Amino acid sequence: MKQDKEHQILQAAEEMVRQGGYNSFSFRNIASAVGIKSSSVHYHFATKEALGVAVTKFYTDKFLDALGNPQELLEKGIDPVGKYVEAFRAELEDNKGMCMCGMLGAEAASLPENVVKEIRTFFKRNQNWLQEAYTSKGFKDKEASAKALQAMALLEGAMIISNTLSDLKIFDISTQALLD
Amino acid sequence: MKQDKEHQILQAAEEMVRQGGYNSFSFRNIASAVGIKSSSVHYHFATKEALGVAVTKFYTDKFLDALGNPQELLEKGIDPVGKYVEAFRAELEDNKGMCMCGMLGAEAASLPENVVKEIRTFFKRNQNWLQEAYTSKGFKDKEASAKALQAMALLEGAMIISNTLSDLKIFDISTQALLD
DNA sequence: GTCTATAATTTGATAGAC
DNA sequence: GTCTATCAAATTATAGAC
Repeated sequence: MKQDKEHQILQAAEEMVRQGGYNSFSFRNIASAVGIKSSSVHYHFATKEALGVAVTKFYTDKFLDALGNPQELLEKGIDPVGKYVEAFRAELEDNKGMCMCGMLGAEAASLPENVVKEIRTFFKRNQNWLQEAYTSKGFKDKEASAKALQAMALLEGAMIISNTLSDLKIFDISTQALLD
Repeated sequence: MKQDKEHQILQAAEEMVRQGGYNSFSFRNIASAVGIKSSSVHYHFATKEALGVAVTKFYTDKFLDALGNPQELLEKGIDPVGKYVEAFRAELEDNKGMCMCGMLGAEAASLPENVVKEIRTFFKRNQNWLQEAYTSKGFKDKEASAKALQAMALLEGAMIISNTLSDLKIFDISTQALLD
């Protein structure tokens, strides 16, 4: 099934990007990870840029879908910001590596423009989500927008340092203030 | 002069890593940037790993030397944390790219262990510097240590997002809280 | 210290059979 | 959809002349 193989390819690509970035994986790496040949990967994604665009969209949708809706969370008695922090923390566990768009965002200056566009979409959609979360907690629009940016920045940076020092406690200490 | 060429090589390598990471530059890139051949780059740094270790040390020393001593800054009436924020902000300007160790830290899972060791040293020395800054401002050791981690995380993440969206204002909004 | 030349491998990508 | 075969280019690295 085509759908299935493409899904496997995207998952393999996501994993590799999260460990080492855009230039750390090859079509042959992906191919052997999903049990086909590199030419077959090209059948599904003609160029590396196309695969880069696809995997970034794939990751963005998956990440936001898993979060759900901030207001609905609040109605269920769940703090949406806490849920957001937990979503990032889960990425770090089991050595899955960085937030994929944090990694790609760092490398943005050297990536194809179409890939950069998708990374920007990730951050804009995440900022919107967090802004909604903060307004639903009672903050005014402008303050909620700033708090959304600050939370994203803190979480991306906490992942970098926790990832580098291989210590999940670093992540918890760094992001503690978001949970008050 | 050997010293001079090595310095040029390290500067070129730093710039390229900050734009695209460890796998985005080659010995030929470096060579043409400094006006020699790739085999001559190998004369100065035998392997890419050796160059990676050297450029990380180079960057760490340069970054911390430029900061000076936190207590002395305070005695001169300069807020050391403000100076630290400004040091990161300056890296972002003129499209120089990411903090080099933020970039490499994200890629840590795929880098040679000797390079990772140096990235860790960067973060540990920076945490010490910031901890000293916060204790000199009156915080107790444990709280100062946590605040140091939080500040580093916020700054690294703010760089990623500001870099991705090509908007320095993002950095300023994200890091505003550090300047209060 | 820098060069030319080259080795061995990997890379993104394509052509064409099945 | 997947394969084999192949290409042109790029990669890290080395040998040896100057």
